[in-house]
Amino acid sequence: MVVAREELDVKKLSRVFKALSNPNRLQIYLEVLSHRQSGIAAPEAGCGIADLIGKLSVGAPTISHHVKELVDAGLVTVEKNGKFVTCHLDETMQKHLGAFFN
Amino acid sequence: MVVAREELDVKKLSRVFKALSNPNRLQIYLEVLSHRQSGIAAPEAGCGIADLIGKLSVGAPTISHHVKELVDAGLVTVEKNGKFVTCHLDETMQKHLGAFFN
DNA sequence: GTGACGATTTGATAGTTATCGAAGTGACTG
DNA sequence: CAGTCACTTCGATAACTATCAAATCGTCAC
Repeated sequence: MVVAREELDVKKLSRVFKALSNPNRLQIYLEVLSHRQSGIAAPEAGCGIADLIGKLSVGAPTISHHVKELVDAGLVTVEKNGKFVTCHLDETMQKHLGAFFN
Repeated sequence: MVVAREELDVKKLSRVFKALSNPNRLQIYLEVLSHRQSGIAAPEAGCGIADLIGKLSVGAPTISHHVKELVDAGLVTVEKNGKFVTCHLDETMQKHLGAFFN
């Protein structure tokens, strides 16, 4: 019925793709994605900012900025725990995107 | 086996998403996509440039530029017929992207 | 050939983005 | 409370993008 294709309008959808259009941001998303893959409600589900800084040869301010953009686009969510921040996959968006290309 | 996720490297994939990150370009892709939906090997499969110019309130040079970017990203292909150009969906890429979000 | 037409290339410009260093915020630790 | 640690915000800058108008290129019809 091609329903998912209509669920996000062009404007929102292009914002999602823009969020994934930067290699560093895409890699953050991939990281979050892979952490999510390791089982439902795994003890170490989610991806810490520090992990990202280690992997993405850019500075902390840039990481922070990129994570914010992914959050604004609706691709990931963040959870604050004291000093630390953990990124989680937004599975609803993932499903919508999966449906979009099918 | 998470195979499709590895099939495109981060750099290529980010270029694909960059191509879809502009609302006008995304709409072109949607147009090509919808023309493809109307049956396998339909008589009027593919999407003419003139159609796009009619729908996307931007000038012809801009359309031309956007189509080129979609082609470079591997999302669509173009077929020239005399004066006219027709856009077709690259289904392999579509499948890869569908798998990526699943 | 000449003209008209569809599409592309070129050149320019306004607007956006990625990144950085420095400064700021908030939370835990002694 | 003073320091440190994790992260964010601010301000600046270089690079990139979207778009347009003008010029160009191919192709078709006469």
